[in-house]
Amino acid sequence: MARIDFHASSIEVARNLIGASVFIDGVGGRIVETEAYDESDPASHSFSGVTPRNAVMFGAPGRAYVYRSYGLHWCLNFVCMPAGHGAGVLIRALEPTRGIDLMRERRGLDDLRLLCSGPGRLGQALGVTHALNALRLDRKPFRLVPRAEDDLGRVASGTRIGLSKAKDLPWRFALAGSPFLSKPLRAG
DNA sequence: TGTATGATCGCCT
DNA sequence: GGCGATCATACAG
Repeated sequence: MARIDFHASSIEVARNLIGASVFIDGVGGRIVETEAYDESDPASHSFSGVTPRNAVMFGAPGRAYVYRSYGLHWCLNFVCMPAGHGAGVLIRALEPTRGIDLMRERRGLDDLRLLCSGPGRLGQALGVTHALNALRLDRKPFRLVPRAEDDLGRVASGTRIGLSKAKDLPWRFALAGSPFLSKPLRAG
């Protein structure tokens, strides 16, 4: 995979992103956990149509969708599919590789495993804010690096986290055995 | 190791 | 008015 193609279903993109790396202003690491969402999915922000918050999900693929979770955390998503389908991938956890000192400072703790192991934590560590919403992922401040092919066999799937609807869809993807996951993978 | 709770805001009923 | 694509902290056992 020479580069990441966002003109695909959120499920394909979510799987392809495991093992890839994402950096914001040079700070970030290897993606070890993602979740797929789309317009047909009752758990998705896009399920009930366009609102000011989710409008970016219905626009061009390959852009960032940033939303505020529970009024306090910034969460990072990548928009995918042909434009207008309301599909996206939530980036849930990273293995930190670059800018670790800055991540520790932003998070106020040292433990490498807790820096980016969850969507809210990751957002804080990478300095994600609403200012990044709708920005292209192939331009500054973003940098994406596709995974090496030999990581393919380590991608596992399971059920998503923190949902009350569509709980049983196996749309969570993770690097099997990684110590940087937000929670252990549950079969699905 | 597990369960409860507060923080705090956009969107829905 | 209530409920989240969450997290840190405070407890109980």
